[in-house]
Amino acid sequence: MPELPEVETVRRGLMRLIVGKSIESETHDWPKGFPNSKSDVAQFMLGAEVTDVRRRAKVLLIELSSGYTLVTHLKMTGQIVFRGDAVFGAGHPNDSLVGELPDKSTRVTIDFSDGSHLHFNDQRKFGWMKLYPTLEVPEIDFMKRVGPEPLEDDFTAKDFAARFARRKNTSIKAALLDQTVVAGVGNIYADESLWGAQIDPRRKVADVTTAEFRKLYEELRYVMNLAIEKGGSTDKNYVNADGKRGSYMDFARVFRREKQPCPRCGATIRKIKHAGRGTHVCESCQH
DNA sequence: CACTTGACCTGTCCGC
DNA sequence: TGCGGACAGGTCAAGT
Repeated sequence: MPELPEVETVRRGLMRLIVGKSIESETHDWPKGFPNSKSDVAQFMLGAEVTDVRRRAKVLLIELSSGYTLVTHLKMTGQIVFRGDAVFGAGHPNDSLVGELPDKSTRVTIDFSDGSHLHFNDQRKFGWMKLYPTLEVPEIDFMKRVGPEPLEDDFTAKDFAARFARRKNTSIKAALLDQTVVAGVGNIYADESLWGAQIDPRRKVADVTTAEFRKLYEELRYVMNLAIEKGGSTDKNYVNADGKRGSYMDFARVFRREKQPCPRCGATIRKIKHAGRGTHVCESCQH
């Protein structure tokens, strides 16, 4: 589910909702997804305040005053939802995809001293949370291997193209999805940006021209910035920290639009299987 | 090292 | 309505 724009949307919500709150208790029964012991929780979480919420690639970093960080990955179906006094929090119930919490998908619940709660729901249990000393977060294998943030101001089209040098013999879509090439791209924004750049997802990286890399760079930044503005994409599960859906899917040009006309040329959009993923393409105007 | 495929889980949808 | 199979937004560990 959540790619860079969705995780960024959750991060912004949590900045508003939980920074400064003090953790009173925590419950989970999910050794695989949250491996820390009760004593770790007691030492490093309880009584600590949330000081900051950061993001790197698709990883959410909830920083605590104890010097520890709750490192979180939502994977495919993870949701982090804040609940204050009212059942539906700050949002309108109709915008919400989730009802009363905790429910059967709730894996972790954090209770704050003011009576509010943070729930980590994850239907498929691919996601995880783990406490790390904040200073050791950069030493996590994934953090050392992950590529640059594509939306940073100083990340140029030239930097972008250079990142693909290692992956000349794979397809442009497989390379885009590789987190060590560029951070945060997933299946939705890979398909959307390739459509924007009019590049067929199956093209070999070695055959992509400099001009096409520049276009792809611009399109990737465009779709991700637009998605952040729209609060992310809700396909099935994704919700923001208020439990509300994002609206980028209303603006998608190819993703989940198979059998519909291409907004650029009118040909029928096809859905194929490529790089192990469902892939949406207009074969008439993507080459 | 680069590349591909299967595994991890639960739920839903589609065809028979 | 029941059942089997395919599929779902991500990453790893294995295999070649």
